[in-house]
Amino acid sequence: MARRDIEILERLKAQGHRLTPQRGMVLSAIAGLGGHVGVDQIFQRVREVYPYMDVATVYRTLQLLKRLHLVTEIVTGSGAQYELVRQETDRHHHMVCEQCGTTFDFPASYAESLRGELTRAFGFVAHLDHFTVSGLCAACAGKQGVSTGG
Amino acid sequence: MARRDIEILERLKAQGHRLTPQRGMVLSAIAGLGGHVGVDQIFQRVREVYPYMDVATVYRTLQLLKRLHLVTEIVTGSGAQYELVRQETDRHHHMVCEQCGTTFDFPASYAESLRGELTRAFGFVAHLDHFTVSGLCAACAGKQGVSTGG
DNA sequence: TCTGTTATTGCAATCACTTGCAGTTGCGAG
DNA sequence: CTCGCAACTGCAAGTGATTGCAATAACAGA
Repeated sequence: MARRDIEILERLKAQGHRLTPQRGMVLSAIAGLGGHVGVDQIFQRVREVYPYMDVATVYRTLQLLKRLHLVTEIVTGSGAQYELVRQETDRHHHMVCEQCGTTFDFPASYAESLRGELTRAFGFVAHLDHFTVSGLCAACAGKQGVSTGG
Repeated sequence: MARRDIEILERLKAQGHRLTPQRGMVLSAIAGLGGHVGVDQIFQRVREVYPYMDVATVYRTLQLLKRLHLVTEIVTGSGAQYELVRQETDRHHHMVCEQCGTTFDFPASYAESLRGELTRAFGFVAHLDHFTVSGLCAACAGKQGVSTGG
């Protein structure tokens, strides 16, 4: 967590957006909580230091950061989660377990061939930074006696 | 549309659920509208023939049908769309264009290798019937002069 | 056909998220 | 340092989806 939130703040400013305390607090909340966090976690965390914070501002900030590709939104089916973008070399996607709700990462490389094929066959340019696969994690699949069929 | 909605109703009953007129109307609305339909389209359509219909019932019915894998939910980013499940031989996934919002199908075979690799490497059993890739369709990508990078 | 059980419905309240607006404030120009 | 403008915030109202609950109705069994 080497002040990645500060770095992103600078980038915000560089792109012509205002550097408000609220935005800083949202970013440091995500950084402090350690990624894969929900809106309410962020909101509560910020409220601890700034009680006037409004949920609307959290939502608007996250929308902005998402649009600028400074945070990644992970759609889990039951409310979205957010994380700060990582290094280009650390590109990854997400697997969300339908049973326990846990989010796991997997390297982007796994999805590159799919991406290529969709472009080749259909001309569709997939944006795989908002890419989430749902299913059962190893632990939950084990409990249910599920194999690879489904 | 060879009475696929009726067939699904039978399956509902076979699984121990009640065969109510409301459920029948939701299914025939989807069938009649021709797949890839939103909640409100279904709701309005059913209201034409049964004015007492409540949105809550539409949502609950869709949730049930989704859970039983009798309808497929396509998460488009701006409200979900629904379609009746197709034949096993016709399995497919969805590409949603971020620009124009159109939903396209692609054969499930394209995603099979990804599925296999996730299971092999992480033990994660992906459920790829709820699988949607967002990006730009050929037409919109062309307009924007986008190539395959992104 | 009638009856009892319990899933399901319709309504209203609630939750989650978004939007309109007026006041505030970051920040660049002077 | 001060000024002015537009971006941004907080509030409150609005929209879309979900949930609790009492009344209703599907359907198995008699």
